[in-house]
Amino acid sequence: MEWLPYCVGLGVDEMRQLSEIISAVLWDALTEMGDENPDGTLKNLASPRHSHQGDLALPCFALAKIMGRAPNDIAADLAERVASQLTSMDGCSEVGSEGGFCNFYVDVEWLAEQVVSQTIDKPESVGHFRSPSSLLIEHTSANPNGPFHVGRSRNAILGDTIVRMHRLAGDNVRAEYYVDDMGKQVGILAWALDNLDEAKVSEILGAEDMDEVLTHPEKQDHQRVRYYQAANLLKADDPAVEIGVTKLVQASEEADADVLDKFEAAYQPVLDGMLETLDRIGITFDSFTKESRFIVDGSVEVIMEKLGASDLHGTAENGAHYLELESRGVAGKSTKFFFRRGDGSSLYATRDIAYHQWKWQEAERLVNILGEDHRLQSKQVGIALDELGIKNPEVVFYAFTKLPEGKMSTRRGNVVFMDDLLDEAAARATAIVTEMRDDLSAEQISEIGEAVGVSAVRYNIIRVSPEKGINFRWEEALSFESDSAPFIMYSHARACSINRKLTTQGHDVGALIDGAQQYGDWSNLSDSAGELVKRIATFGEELNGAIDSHRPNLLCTYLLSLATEYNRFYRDNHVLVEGEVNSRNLALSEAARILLKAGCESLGIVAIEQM
RNA sequence: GGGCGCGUGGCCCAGCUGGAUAAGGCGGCGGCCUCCUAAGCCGCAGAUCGCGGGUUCAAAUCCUGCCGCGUCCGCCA
Repeated sequence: MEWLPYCVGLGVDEMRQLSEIISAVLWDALTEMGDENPDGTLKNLASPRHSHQGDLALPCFALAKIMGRAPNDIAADLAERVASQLTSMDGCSEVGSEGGFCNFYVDVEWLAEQVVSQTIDKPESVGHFRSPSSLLIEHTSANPNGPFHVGRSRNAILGDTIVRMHRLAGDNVRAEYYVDDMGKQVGILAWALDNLDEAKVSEILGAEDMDEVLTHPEKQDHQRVRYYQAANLLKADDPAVEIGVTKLVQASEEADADVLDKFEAAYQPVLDGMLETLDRIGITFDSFTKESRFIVDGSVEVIMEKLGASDLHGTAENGAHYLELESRGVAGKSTKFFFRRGDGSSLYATRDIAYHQWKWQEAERLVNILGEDHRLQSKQVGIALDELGIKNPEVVFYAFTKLPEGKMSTRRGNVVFMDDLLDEAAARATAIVTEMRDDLSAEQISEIGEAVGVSAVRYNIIRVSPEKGINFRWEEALSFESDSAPFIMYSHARACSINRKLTTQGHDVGALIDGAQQYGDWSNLSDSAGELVKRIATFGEELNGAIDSHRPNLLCTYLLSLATEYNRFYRDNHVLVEGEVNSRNLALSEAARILLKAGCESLGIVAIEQM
């Protein structure tokens, strides 16, 4: 059997390859049997739920009406027609039929050989299952007005994981942070730093029982958020605050250089503190783009003029401009999308349009990570982009993380700061390692504790699908048990431990695996070894699915199952038996190790070598 | 009031481009360390897939009505 063209040089997804082989043979048989749309039928070729039903199965029910025969009959006939051809080729060991399905069983020996050679000989191409493209993924982009809290972190962790998954697939990705450097939030912060002092801040916060002891007094984001909170409280009673802030914000919207500088001086230390937190969980950015840029370069003004020529354009009594979106499927109290105020200035969303126009010069694909509160806004911007003949970005929405007391809010102080969560996670993990490993130095233990804590926090946020809300509970956020990052890390560490042990004993792991491959006997694999091989073989398919649907939680589920299969394999397939090396088991262990590591890295889990 | 999203065992959650007996985890009960890390492995109990209609050979999955939760409906960001 020849390799299919898409495999060449791109790394292989073994199960998908097998599926294509089987499809090709089935196509001919189905046509012979009178199926006029074999492609449609073959779309339903999929892996069954239970292993005794084979590794791939084709439902034949839809054919019953066309052929005037019972599904069972058709499945049996089809199986008979393709059995000898398929089983004489590589990949398929058995064909059967049951209950209206045609079932195909993978040749595990063949698959084991494929999996080992593809993974171990070309580890650099793991995950590279298609030709790469360039993407600009914008995520986080939080207002720099205070420390990162757990609610905001979902955006960052989702976005960064999507970035990482694309990188594993070989894409050229740029992670971008859009800095809101001219809005009301930053305006309030700047005003507060100018007009309040420590004593006043303490007084205001104290009156509302919000004057808490700082958990991270050394960080500017933790220090300055108090000024932000105090100014927000003061604003309710003292109109001077609103007036002062509005004056600043208006100046910033006119690109007043002094005010923009003042704003930057106010938020940059806060942003630095936030980035320090993100860096701790492995999140970094390739570029930062400031919102004010699009005012300064005049592109917002041009956009507003162009939108004025749209069929949807309208003008309010005071001269404000909008697009009427009712005809474009927008419903609600107001279907108007305002893009220019009565005083001629732009709005946040208008600048966002200019930002998108600019982003399209930077990459072939754009992905935005947005909270579900931005759904309407995003739709409005999308329609405006349509009007301007600019492509829409791909958008990933996520639901909020709530505390038992309700929605998180920096302004109201109802938050769990990421810094505190990470400290607690690392402390708990360190305590566990200390108890279990008396052979490690304090430094090693704290490194492991940090890796475990940080990974667990990331995983517990990424494991649930983006559109579902999360109710934050400390015990769940800090879970280290089965459905968790440490579980996966532990499997990886076990594989590393085997490799390390052999190397320490003077074995040449690479040579041993070469030997196993040359010998090429993969017969009589144990059940658990066979299951591990099958799981490994779907890595590419699973990664692909997670990327295409923008759902990192799918990769979590897969990686968890890979770790589970590895643990079962580990249980009854030893590499070292009484001083002798079983090089076949070693090869499988190494293949799993490589994929566990790649998978961990693409989820932002730190793949440590021992724990 | 309207738009959008979500609703799966006591708890968390996967599956939702329709396919065979709804996958895991926590908690509960019972087993497994003379053997490469027990953060592991094995077994048992536990589910009217929010409720009612509809489409289909086939519905957790698609359509529709209702209920509950979230979110938005600013010339804010």
